Amino acid sequence: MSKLNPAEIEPKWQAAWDAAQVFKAVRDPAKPKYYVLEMFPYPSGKLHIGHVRNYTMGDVVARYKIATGHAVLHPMGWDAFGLPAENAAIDNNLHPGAWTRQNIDSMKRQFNLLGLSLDWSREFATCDPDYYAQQQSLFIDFMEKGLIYRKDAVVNWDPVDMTVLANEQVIDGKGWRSGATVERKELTQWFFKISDYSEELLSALDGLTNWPEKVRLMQANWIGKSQGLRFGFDLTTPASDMDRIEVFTTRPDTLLGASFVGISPDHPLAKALEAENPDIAAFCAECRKTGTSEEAMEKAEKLGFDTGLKVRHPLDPNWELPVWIANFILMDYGTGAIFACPAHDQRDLDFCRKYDLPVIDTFFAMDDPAPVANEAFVPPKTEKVKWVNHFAGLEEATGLEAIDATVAFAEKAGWGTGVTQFRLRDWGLSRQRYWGCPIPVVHCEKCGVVPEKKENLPVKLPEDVSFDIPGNPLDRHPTWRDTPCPACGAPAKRETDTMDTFVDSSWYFARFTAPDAPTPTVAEDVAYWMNVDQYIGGVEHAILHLLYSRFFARAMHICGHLPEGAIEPIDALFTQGMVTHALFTPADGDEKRGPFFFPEEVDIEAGVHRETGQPIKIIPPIKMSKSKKNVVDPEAIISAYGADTARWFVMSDSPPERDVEWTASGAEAAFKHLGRVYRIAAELVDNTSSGTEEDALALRRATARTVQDVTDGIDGFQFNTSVAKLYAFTNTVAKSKASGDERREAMRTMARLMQPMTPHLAEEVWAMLGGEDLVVQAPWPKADPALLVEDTVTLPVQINGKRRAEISVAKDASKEAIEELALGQDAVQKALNGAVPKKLIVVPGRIVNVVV
RNA sequence: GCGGGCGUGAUGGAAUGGUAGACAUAUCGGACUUAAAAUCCGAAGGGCUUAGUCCCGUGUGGGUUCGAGUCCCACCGCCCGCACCA
Repeated sequence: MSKLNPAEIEPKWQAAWDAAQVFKAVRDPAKPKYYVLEMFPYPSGKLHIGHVRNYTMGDVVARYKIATGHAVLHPMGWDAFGLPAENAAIDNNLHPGAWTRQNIDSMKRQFNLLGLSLDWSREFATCDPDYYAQQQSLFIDFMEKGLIYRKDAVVNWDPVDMTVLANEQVIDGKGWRSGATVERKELTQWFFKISDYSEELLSALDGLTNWPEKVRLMQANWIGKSQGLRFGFDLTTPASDMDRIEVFTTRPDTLLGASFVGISPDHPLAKALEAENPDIAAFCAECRKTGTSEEAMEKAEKLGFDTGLKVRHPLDPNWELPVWIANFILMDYGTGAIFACPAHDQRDLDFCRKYDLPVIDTFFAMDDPAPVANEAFVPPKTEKVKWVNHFAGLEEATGLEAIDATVAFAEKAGWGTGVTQFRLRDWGLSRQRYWGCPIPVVHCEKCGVVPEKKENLPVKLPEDVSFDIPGNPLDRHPTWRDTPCPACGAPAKRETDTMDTFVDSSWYFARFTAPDAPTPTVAEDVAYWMNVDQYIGGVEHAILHLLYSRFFARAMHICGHLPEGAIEPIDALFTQGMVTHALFTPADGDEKRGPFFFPEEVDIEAGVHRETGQPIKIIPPIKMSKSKKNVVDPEAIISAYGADTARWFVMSDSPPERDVEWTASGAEAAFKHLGRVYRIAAELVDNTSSGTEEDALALRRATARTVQDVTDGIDGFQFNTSVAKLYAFTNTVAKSKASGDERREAMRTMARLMQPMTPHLAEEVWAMLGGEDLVVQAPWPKADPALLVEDTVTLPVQINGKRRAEISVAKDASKEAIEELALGQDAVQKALNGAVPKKLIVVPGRIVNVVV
């Protein structure tokens, strides 16, 4: 008896698919199209199990859609620009491009081992000049339409390395290489005007019914629409040419509880005061030592500084409030200035207690107003509360009513305006780095900022750069910056900032529809292939990547690169969970800084490093990441068990949307199961046994049930349940006494059902049992509805919700018959113990509940 | 800190508001074997002076319902995102 030998069959069937060109995407007007896309990988160099999970999911969908008669587009590419390539360049003295290319080659080789249904003819990397040329062309189009502008913005600045740091490179406020305290620095940078689309991006979320609810919610909260009041506090004495401070508040109804006016350290007034007052300058400098991330700002200790300035309360000219600079006020949101109401906002209260600022007692409450101690009363928005004192004349109202009334009052009185405020900020795309798409503009002394001419694209990255000095090599390249001004021809300088890598990934899905075109897209191709019918990727991209892509599609539509119907480019989204793994460091290692060991370097049982014997610390599982070395090498699993085992394993057990911790034990089991399927098929090849009609019918029923359940599982993205049903079906076939013909038929159906998950084994079984052509080209099986209906059903009988018996009834039994049968059960009578049922609930086909 | 999610046997998990624990892993027992591996068959949530279609059981505490793992409220724990990681 031959044994399943993946090393032999997997390359054989991969070659057969290649020869038949089954995965080449071809526009076919006669077929419905289906575009399935997994988020393309960053070429880190090695495939990890998370990739295997992600791409197998997409492959299952793609193969299923091929089987159900669709023209399928299932492409693959590389998100190839980014920081790690530059880090590798610094660490290994290797050019980022060479490092990236090398990684792509090795990852592509690993991809090919998996037997994925990819159309490699459409492959590109975002660092290909052909790709970024089109991206530069889009940039110029966007500029022309006013979708891009420049303004000053802050970056993390490492004062020792004299370089800009990503948030990721700032650890506990220090630069990751230098260890120097990071400062904030202002630079002039490029921005996409995504905030112009806040309302549109928010309201269109309602139409994305095939997106996970949680992603839509997260995006809605990220966009953060809020209604509020904008108004000014007049300064009692003008300071630095300013005579009032504009504030925005979502709770204007708490204005009578105002305690102070706060401004951001980056507020123009604060900056003006800095120049005059060294103490303020010192305070603002201290605030700027906090990282730029919102998390760092929010978690930082709340600090304030009294400017000594006073403002008048808009409702009472005799009421003066102090003006403070506070580190928790963001210049990017609203006007960069607030008023604080300690009685009704916890953060304001904490701040007032800390700096001994006045706290006005509560003026609205659920019941009776209680004096404010150290807990603020946050008035609910939708519940009615009593108003002890309210200037808009309300006695009792919900928060929302109160806000509306207050805004109306302020507008009528003329001292404020109701405004809609969004949290969403414009997308800063400038990066002071080499390994990214060059921003195609030129700075000319005479003409200013001028876009490069399209015929001069791409603006190519120079190859001759070095990374021995920190900073952007483009800045110090001897010749690359020098270029004639595209407008006047005078000598000018190129922009040296490159684009955020999110730009690269914001339109690649559209490029896959015509990857070689001399324009960003081609009308017929986007018309046929767009939108992406199913997009699959990690939930960590739920906000930024997906929001930017939605913006980009709108911008591309405005510039004529996408049709109206593609402004929401992703029809259905599935966010898969991450694959996690324990982290290994030396006993004195740090879970953030490492150093880290690869799983294969350590002996978990003994708790030591294999080579050095040094004791290790095991840190609970987190997302797999190359930098933390908590990765598992899929290639080792493939060479031990084959790709089908790896694929089967990642599809089984865990629901796709949930995180899964990698454990080695499952692979062995998956391999055993596939061997069993193969063995069952092999034993049936020449089986001429006969069987009873009853056994045949039972097997046919089980087959139909399995077809239905596996199909439902794939349709509903519950691959783990499809796998479970296939396990159960294997047990059924193994035990079946039906004839050889019947069992062969069942196994051919098994092959078709397993094909999306374990395509190589499926082909082998299909061929062995006389299936025609390739199973990948075979139509998806259909369940005979007649075989799905059971003649009799088993109903549990409950008494007061507790199961006491079960009855077997015909599927179309009447309610009366069911009631009678249920009450007639000994167990039921015994449990009733003479009590008379008050009520009988019969749910046909489901349950009987006797209420006493 | 803010936003979002998750929580079920030893383990991964299953379960349109309707028999909780399907299917698998690990474990234990049996068959085959000189033996082992492989394979096949079977047991198994916890508890018990009553072994019963008995009691308890889906993070904790409440609630809605004839009926709650599922819906609602509060809490606890873990995970993700927070705009320059991709």
